[in-house]
Amino acid sequence: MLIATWNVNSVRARLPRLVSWLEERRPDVVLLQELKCTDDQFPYAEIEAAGYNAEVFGQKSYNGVAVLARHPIEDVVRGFGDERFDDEARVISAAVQDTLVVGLYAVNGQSVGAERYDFKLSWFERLREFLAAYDMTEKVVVTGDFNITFDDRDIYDPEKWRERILCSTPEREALAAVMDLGFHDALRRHHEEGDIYTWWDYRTRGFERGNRGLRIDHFLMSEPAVEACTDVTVDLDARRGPKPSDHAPVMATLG
DNA sequence: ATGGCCAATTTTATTGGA
Repeated sequence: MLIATWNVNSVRARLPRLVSWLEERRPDVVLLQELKCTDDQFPYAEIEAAGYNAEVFGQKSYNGVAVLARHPIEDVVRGFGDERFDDEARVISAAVQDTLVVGLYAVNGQSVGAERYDFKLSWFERLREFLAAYDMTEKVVVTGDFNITFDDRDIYDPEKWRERILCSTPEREALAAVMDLGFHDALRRHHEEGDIYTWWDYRTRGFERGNRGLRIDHFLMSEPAVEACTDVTVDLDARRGPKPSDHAPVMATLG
């Protein structure tokens, strides 16, 4: 089973690229983030024509997440089920065959110390509570845009980013608290080296100018899932060419 | 040194992204 995550930065702006990518890569399950559209604006017809079912948790202008799958998508849950957080469409969870998937678009946080930064840390605490209810003897795959680097290997210029947003110690501790539920960083099981990134700033032309990026899109897996996982790769081809998202897809193969 | 671009909406500016 091939599972992919992709922050598309507007599903409508990215639709031609998304459809051709689905037809080329043929992933079984895809978690999308930053749809930037409401449910009724979602391009269901084009996605279904490409061979995918779709479950959507949309929002006007901002955020928005979806699950696509070639197989039936069951037990869909939108959000945490919590009024404090669910007015922002950031989480969708479901079951596809024997795998439980959670797709998320974490709060960005703007800058260390900002009001949104504190909200980000609270959001991660709530995520931890939400994931604590999962049966970790199942194949559980939590993926999406976490907006946090695990460590300095995930940063092209660690000194420049030291204690800045996406890289600060409290953010990393919030992510570590989620990992403590028994999740593994699946990409690192297969690739220990640096220079593996999933986001590159449009403004600096960081992708084109020598792979100046961050790794902020992750695959967290329960023990049974990570044992079944044979590789995790970043699809750099999807970041090349005209009108790319600022994020590349990340793809995990489960045997 | 700074900032650059991109997308949506409030559209010929503003907001947010990371």
